[in-house]
Amino acid sequence: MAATDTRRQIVEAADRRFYEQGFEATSFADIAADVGLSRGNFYYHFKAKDEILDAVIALRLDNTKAMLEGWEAEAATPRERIGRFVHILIANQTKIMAFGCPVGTLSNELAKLDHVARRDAAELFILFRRWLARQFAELGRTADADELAMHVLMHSQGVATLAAALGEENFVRREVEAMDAWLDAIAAGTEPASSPD
Amino acid sequence: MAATDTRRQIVEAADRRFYEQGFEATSFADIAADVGLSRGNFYYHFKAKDEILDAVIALRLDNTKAMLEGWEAEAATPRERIGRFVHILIANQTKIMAFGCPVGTLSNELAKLDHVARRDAAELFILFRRWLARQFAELGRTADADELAMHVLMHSQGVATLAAALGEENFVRREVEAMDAWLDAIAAGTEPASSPD
DNA sequence: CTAAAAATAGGACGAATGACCTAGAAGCGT
DNA sequence: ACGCTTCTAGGTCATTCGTCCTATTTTTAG
Repeated sequence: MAATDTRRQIVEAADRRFYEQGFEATSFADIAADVGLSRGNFYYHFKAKDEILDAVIALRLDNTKAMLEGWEAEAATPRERIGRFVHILIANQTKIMAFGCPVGTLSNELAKLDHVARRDAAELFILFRRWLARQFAELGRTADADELAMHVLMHSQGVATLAAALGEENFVRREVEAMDAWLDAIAAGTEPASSPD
Repeated sequence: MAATDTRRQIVEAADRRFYEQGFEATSFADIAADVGLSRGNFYYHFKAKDEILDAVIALRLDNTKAMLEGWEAEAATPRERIGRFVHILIANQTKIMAFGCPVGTLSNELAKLDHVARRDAAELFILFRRWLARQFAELGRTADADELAMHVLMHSQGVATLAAALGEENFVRREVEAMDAWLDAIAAGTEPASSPD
């Protein structure tokens, strides 16, 4: 098989495993078994486990960028685009209730491991943050666009964590609805201050 | 040394390690070194690693109950009590920015490990949830007390996750202030619906 | 077709880990 | 002082993991 293909399969399998099992709990044997490779062959493609982590983060960054660009192409208004982000919680509800948010949980794990890739993983948050801030700026909230972006991120992370811990579908749906209503108020300009609560 | 003392020291050391390193990344040797015990002696007090986890969760439940009861003794109004909860984010800001929320991160880790103690760890959330709901009920919000409690929990989890990922003190302070303002509106009865956003 | 390059398989290694065992030390009641 | 229980220390074992090495197969280029 072409090396690039194998490498891509490895990274995709690692991506899934890191999300569902965590980075440290995933071994080379796990990923090799998923791809159908021998464990020894692994070191032809990746010299160390940290390299796979870097590749997974890079893949997630690419996928996220593509997703955000897709939303900008599909959705006409900033309000609608931010809505797309919020509704990930509904679209991925099953996996989120099982494993939490891929971004937040990886960030948490790397923090505890004091891993060098901690900063790289945070870039995923920064990507969403900047994109969301741009949408809020387009809504006219240039002054507090970043604060609003952080608030939306915070909300999503909190919902994901509690959904994974307590597993209540109603809670997720209710909080997404509240977020939708809040976004409507922002878009209509009826939200007074920069404090969204 | 009395066995109960040693056991308590083990559980406290494990509690700290599980928070700062994670459950799986913490070994018997780590905890033994903290307490000053030989690794072999460990199995006199705990037969398996899962037993230590159970003991740590039990300890956290006890500590949490004591903390909540303390707030009820110290703070006169429900508004003030809920404020105490929200301000944990400020009081423990340094540790939260380094390791996240102990409750949320343990819950996330156990979810990925598919650990049997996952349900037990979620009891910590349920403890906070019921206590918060009781406070909101005392504020007159009996109809949506549980929803408001979940909202406060969600908010705290989201702030903790983002604080650990991005490490911005201003963000934590700002979100706590927003939460305080929202709580004031709830206490004053000027918050219209059950949707806090 | 052949030789070089790319890719794979499988084993070996040292280290770390959870788990277990046993001999001995320390504490304590009688 | 004695004997029993409690507690501790150190060693051992099997397993797993990340890492590395080498021989072999497959693919590709001339």
